[in-house]
Amino acid sequence: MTSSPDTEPARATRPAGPDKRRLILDAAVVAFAQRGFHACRVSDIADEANVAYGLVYHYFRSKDEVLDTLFLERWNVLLGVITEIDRQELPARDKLYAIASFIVDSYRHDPNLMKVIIVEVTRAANSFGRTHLETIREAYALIAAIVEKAQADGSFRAAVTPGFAALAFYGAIEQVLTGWIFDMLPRGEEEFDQAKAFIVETICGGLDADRASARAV
Amino acid sequence: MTSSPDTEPARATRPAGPDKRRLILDAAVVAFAQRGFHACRVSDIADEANVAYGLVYHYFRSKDEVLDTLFLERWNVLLGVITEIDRQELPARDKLYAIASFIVDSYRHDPNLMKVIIVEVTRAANSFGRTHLETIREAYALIAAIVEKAQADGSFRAAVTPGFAALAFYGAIEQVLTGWIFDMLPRGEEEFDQAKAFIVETICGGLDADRASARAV
DNA sequence: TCGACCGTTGACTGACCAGTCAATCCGGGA
DNA sequence: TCCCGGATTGACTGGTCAGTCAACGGTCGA
Repeated sequence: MTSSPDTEPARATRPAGPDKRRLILDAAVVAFAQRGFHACRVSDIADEANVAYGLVYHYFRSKDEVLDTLFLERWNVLLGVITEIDRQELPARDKLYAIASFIVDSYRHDPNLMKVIIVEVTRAANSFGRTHLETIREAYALIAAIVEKAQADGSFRAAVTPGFAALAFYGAIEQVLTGWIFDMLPRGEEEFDQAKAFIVETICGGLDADRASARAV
Repeated sequence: MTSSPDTEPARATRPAGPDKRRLILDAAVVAFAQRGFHACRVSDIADEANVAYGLVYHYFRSKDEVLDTLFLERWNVLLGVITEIDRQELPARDKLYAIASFIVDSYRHDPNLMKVIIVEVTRAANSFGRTHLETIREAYALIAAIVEKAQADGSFRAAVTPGFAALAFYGAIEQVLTGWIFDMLPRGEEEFDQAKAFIVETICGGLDADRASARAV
């Protein structure tokens, strides 16, 4: 299905090991997104990757480890990006916009991967996300820190706890992605950009100390 | 566990059929909340209810139907409540507060049930919620209608689509409940009431046309 | 008192699937 | 050219459970 051609014409030196691993991970994204983690059999992943069943177990200890890998790979990128954004000298509102932007663009770039991460990990803290709760929480903490600093310097008002604001902000983003994932919301370039603005506008409209700026969108 | 007394002392005529059904449903809430729907075996439900395995299948066609029943029972109450709230003559902000209040109080009253509904249905649109997508969507639509009317009469500004606002509002509530469910947020009477206020404050602060009122909390 | 009916029981079965493993393949070094 | 080791294969196994079903029992009407 992932009709990406086996891009290995000039790669004769290395035994293509890492490529196969990647191939399996990418196939897993498709398979998990299509049928859901639980309903997806390991053989579905192997089939999708055009690879023998057993090879999945050559590269991963278990089906769980495949999902773990996918999640951690991407979530660590997210944590890095948020940290990087926070390091810059920007109004808090712009920082939040940058974060929303990154997440929305992640979905734009690879909807299947984001679907898997949100549906199977982030929103499944019961079964699977439990293992990753602390990692997920880190993202909230980083966002909360941004809000806290903004409250300290007066650019955000203090009506709401930073932790709570972070939750609401991230929650809004995730809810919108969920809307796209399950076709409850129209998708498209325009909608993606609009969503970024709406998310920040909704949340910061309630957070900004300078209420006038909230109107300026 | 759900120590609700079997409130049927004078019911000698009927062979106590409905009671067993209820008993099983209540036990399922506990079992699903404890182990998650997938990991929970039908025998866990039966054990929790102190009832034979087969009896579950006397009252329900399948394990799925048990979850279906739990979800629909509760969600229909929610839809009724929202409709009722909307019928009243109230500022939109108060309507939203009433909705947030009802949902938070639902969690306060029966955390396990809300955990199951959110974790296993609402946020699991992939596996299970798919069947109920339309039902879930109805709630968003009702909320969106409230926002739309408020925008029309000028009490909410029109910077954000009603559908989007509904999504953000509901998303914020769910994220907070999720925080409680997975011990990422402190729980308690005080926190529950604070959360209601914070949710409405965060969202309406960004929606209210009258910005001054947003400060008055 | 008797029998019919329905609620109740729990052992059993059939299907499914994650994970194992012995066999095969293949590239590169000697 | 031959051999070694890691990559690759896919048939097989063991365990798990959802759902079935034949039997049991207690209540009520006749």
